[in-house]
Amino acid sequence: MSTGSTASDAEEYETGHRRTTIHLKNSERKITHYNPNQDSDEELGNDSVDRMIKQDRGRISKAHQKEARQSQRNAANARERARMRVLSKAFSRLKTSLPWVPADTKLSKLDTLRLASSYISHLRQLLQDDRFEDSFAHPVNLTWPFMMTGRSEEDISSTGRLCGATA
DNA sequence: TAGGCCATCTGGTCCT
DNA sequence: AGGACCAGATGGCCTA
Repeated sequence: MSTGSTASDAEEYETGHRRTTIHLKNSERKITHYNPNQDSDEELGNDSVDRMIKQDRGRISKAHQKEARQSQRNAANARERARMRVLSKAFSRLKTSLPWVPADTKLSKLDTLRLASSYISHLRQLLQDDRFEDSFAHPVNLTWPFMMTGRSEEDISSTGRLCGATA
């Protein structure tokens, strides 16, 4: 949430393209600094002129290719940013769907996944124990900050950090 | 100040 | 060919 998550898309796009802008400017500089009329025909033979024209075209088309590649890259970057935004929103939604997590709690994505996994395990356990009638009761073994009991060693080790550390 | 977390960029790979 | 997805790299922000 530090750089762009709260900014508008336009702002994100702009800030995210600082480097790209520099690259584009560099390529533009190459093009604008190039002057096809720099040398006169009189000083060069026709072959040389032809060669230079071919080189010019090559340089220009290369510049265009580079520009095209760059704009494709920019588009891909924008798509990637959008994709990651969707992912982040999904994490946020998942976090809000976790009960007993205060809304203003700062939860990393990893923590969110671990807690969601724990919560699913908890629900499964409820189903197995056929304790539907108690489903609205606050489960004593799942309380903030997530001191959970009756869990596997792996679960405990993976979420041990959460016990009071992340809040 | 080190470490954790995150957003972004980037190149590679796979799919349509 | 173009887009989606992925993983590594990088830099910024925050906290202990």
